[in-house]
Amino acid sequence: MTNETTLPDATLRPASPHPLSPRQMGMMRHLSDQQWARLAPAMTERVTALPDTVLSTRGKKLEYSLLLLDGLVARSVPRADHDRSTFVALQFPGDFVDLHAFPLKKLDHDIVALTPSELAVIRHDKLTELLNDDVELARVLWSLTLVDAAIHRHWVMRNSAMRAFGRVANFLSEFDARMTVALGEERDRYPLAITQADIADATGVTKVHVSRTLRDLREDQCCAIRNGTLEIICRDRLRKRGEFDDSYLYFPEPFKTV
Amino acid sequence: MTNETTLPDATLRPASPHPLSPRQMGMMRHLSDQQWARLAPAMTERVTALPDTVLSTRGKKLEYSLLLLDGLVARSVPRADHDRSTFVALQFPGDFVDLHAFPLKKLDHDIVALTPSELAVIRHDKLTELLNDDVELARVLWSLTLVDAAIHRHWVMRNSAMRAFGRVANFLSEFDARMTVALGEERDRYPLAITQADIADATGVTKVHVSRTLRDLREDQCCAIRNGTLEIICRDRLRKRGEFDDSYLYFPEPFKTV
DNA sequence: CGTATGCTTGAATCACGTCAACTGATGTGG
DNA sequence: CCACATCAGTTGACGTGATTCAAGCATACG
Repeated sequence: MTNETTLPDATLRPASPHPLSPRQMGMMRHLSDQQWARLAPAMTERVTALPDTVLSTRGKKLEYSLLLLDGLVARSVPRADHDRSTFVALQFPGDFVDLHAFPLKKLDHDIVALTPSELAVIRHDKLTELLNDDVELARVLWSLTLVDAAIHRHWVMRNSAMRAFGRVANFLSEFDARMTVALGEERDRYPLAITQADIADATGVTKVHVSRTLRDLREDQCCAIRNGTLEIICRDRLRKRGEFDDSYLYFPEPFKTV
Repeated sequence: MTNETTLPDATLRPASPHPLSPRQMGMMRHLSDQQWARLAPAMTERVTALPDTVLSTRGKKLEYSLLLLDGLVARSVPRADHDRSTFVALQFPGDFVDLHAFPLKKLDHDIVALTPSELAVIRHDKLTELLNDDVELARVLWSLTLVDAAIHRHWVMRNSAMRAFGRVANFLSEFDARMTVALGEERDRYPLAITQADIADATGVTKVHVSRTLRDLREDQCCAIRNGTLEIICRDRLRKRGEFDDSYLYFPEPFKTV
């Protein structure tokens, strides 16, 4: 199911020839220009991952964290005696994927690339230096991990209290909203490189039923997934069906709703 | 359902005559003695709450955070057009209940006391002072919020991927484990002041089905809830049924397993 | 080519929700 | 003190949403 290739040091490569520039990316907009100017130069390495690559493994000590530049990445909990693992979070471009490992040292889940992905590396010792000198930056990074926590809470609510149809509608609404922030603009069509099995792992619905639910959403003129493209047919209807309210995402300007 | 009484300032009372002493409480054991010595004196006020009291409300700006000293408190997401709200987290004595509100300013959920509870108040301006002077303490508090996040992820897994029987078994295993840390010792009987409806809200199973599931657990010699007491009949069996592994709780010494 | 993967669909089954009736404990007011 | 209401929990009967099993189809790939 996964490539079983836990990120060897060899896959970390220098960032040249393309340095980090576009801070106008997704949740990084929570940082001020100055803060970004301090953080970006510290990320001098890159990682490229193919689908199903395990970027970090549950329980293993981590000495760096990763900022997702491009692609989609899941936090995945493998379950004994079950063929599929459960996704407990999804990360979009502009998200720190395992910043949680900075204070905690170890993570309780795997990090897996779902699509071809590009990430920037920041070493924890470097980060310690930076944050010791800059209380404000530390506060912002803390906030970013707490937004993750807020999203976790939303997933708990969604996957415990809603039924399949609303769950998938809500999930796709979140996908739409977070992609909007990641791309910097609202679109009606997104390349959706994840499979129905991925949606199943994220929503706790079997993949067979995900297929049926997507058909229902299509017939209901909410959205349609065709040839690897998610088309938002009627955003309002989709959000209503999924009882979706984006305030838990704590969007940065100019997407702010809270 | 709830008292609808959002904590008025009037309910904050001075901590006298009993100052905070027992740092040997639950997750506060993550702090060093010195760190506790710095933090404790800053909490000069107390709150007492009856069951169903709303301690803080979703979306409202918060100027203080609360440390739970005694009782049980839930993070609750109200749902439009539904009679019950969903619990996305539970807090035990020794937990900071809304430390998330310190960096985020607003929360995305309500905080509700489930049992008669006692809490210590820490003002955010005071906390800012403290943390600006003490990078290490800031790091520890950050960690504590990330343990919350890890628990959220576990709840996502549990409530999306497990069925009613395992879900409730897992929930009660977590209850047992966290109570052990909160009390400082392992017990086979706990006063369980929460109702089956609360368990239902936390696990996403209807309360009728919770009742049946608890009967099954009793007949299976795992645990029994009688007259407000949770009796652990066979901890191993209970944990096995719930596929429970406590590593996600990041227990402090001397309970550490990670 | 053959094989693997993603998706779709149908039919059978089952876990769980819903509705409803009943119990026992607790509390309140006349 | 009794009548009555309320709330937590239990149990049975029934309905249904979702899983499971299975077959089939399209596309991609070595």
